[in-house]
Amino acid sequence: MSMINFELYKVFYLAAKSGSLSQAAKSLFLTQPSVSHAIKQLEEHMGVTLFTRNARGVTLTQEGNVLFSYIEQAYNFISLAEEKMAEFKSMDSGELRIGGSDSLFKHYLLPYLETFHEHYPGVGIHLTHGTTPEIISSLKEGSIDLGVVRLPIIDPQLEVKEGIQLQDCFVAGSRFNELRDRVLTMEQLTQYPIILFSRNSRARMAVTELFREQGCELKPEIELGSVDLLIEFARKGLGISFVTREFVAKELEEGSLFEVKLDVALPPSKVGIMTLRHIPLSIAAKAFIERIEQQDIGSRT
Amino acid sequence: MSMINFELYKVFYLAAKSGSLSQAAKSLFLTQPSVSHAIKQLEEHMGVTLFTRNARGVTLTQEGNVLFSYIEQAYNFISLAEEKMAEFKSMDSGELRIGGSDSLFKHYLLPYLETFHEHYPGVGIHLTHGTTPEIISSLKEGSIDLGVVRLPIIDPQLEVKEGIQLQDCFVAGSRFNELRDRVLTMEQLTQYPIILFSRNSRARMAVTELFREQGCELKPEIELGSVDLLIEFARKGLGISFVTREFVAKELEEGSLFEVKLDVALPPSKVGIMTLRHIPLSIAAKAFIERIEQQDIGSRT
DNA sequence: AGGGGATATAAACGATGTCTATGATAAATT
DNA sequence: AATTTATCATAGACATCGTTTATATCCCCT
Repeated sequence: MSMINFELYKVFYLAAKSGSLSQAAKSLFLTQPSVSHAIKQLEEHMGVTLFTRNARGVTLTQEGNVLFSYIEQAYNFISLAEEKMAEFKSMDSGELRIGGSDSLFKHYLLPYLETFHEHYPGVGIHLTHGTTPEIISSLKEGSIDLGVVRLPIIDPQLEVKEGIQLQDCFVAGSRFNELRDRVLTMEQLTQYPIILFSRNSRARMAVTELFREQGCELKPEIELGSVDLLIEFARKGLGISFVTREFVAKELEEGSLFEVKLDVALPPSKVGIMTLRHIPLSIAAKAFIERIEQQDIGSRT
Repeated sequence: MSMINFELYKVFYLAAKSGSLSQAAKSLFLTQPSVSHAIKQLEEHMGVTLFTRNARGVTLTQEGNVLFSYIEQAYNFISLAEEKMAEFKSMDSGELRIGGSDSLFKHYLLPYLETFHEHYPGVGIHLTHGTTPEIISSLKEGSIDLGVVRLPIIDPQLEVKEGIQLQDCFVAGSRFNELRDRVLTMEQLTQYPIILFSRNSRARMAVTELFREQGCELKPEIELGSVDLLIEFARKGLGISFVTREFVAKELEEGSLFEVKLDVALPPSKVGIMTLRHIPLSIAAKAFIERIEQQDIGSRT
């Protein structure tokens, strides 16, 4: 009933392949009697003579030949499997599936992805963009390995690692130059045309809530679906955009945008890398997260 | 360098298939810790986590899934191999390849072949006819499992089992009724038209030699290539045929042929079943020979 | 004939895999 | 929320099974 010890097939395969029990023994780092014994076990279990023994080695019998034709296939698959696994281990192969927002991909993850891909060109990178809840469900159903979102996240099933800290702020272009050196109250800010990210963004919800706590209503004149557009519209003078300061570092430096300061500090938020708690990560995902952590720690000093 | 113990793949396959280490343990007649340990070995050897462990069993990881896709194939081939071998053992499958002369096939082997085929319809029967030397080389090159010929055979590489004894004789039809109750000398016989089997037949060579020893030349008027024709020609009165008595038993009994008696006894000869010495027989061949031996022993009393 | 190379056999040994017992954790049940 | 009942993990003792060493046997080749 129970199947034969698979290990015997390995011995059989090598013996048949080399036509010699002694030879097979060498390949297997065993002694010849051990191989002889293994073959005998196979033969006894099957009730079939597999080899013709003669003075210069062994030859497959009719039945042995048939067995070999099957075992050869099996052996090849196992060899392939082991190669593939070795590839995974050395990351010459594999997949890295990340969920996040487009802006985080572009402004936060991109450099990591570039160097990762450079080091491990064999690993395929799959990016899925979506809202935080969408990303969380992707994680839970196993279609992505990790999610990159803005904190805080409170979900007991998730393991969250903190990344760099980001600071949101309001920015404007030259049309609002009058505001360059002023410090506004919330109340005053709401007098200006505001450009916000689309309604379901967490950052937007947070800032709206913050204003409401102070009795202000932050009502956008324009709603956009991409951070790039928020920047572009602000530069063109269409309003004051609410963006992440780190994502507009270039524009702030070159002066095409300036920060509209408020008399209250907007709370900073951190980037979080989410994975499923107690679910092992793929080799590639593990390596990727490690790289991010080391970099971020370095940049945090 | 060295490959992983194949046995671990069996454990892995069943664990993945059932999604439970405990379940796999039951299938393998092992305990759960044993399976747990086996999987751990695989994982450590490969440097890859294969399963996600949770409270209701195990699930394959990304990498585990890839491994499984290979191992599944291998497992299936091994299963097929074991089935096939079981078929060989039970002779639901296999081949029986016999070399011999057409006359022995028809008059000697046919009943055995019939009952064998009846018992083991799954075993394919291949008959190859040829001269004794041809059959011997077929045997030595492995294209047949056994040869059925007239003895004696002297070849140290061959294992020869004796079958039933056959007696050659001269037979004639009604046209030679004058000879029915006479006993001829060799000299006298040669006065009649003789019909012999073709030149390269061993039986013919033997009888020609026998006559020559007595100073007679046995010169055929007709040469034929088939025993059936020898019988037919004799019945039609075209001459006196040299045939095996057992092969014309029916004709002798019904009187359409009668034996032409000589004053010297023609030496009997035995049927021999040849196999290669020290070369294992296929299951089917072994079984077939056994059947013949038992039958022949019975009929020898 | 005899040497060399192959496999077979036997018995002692030892590594490896297996088991028992126990612990930890999470889901299902109450 | 507490309890029960699955699951898998771990540790250490044990025993099996495979391995080795030593020797025999056989066949081929010179």
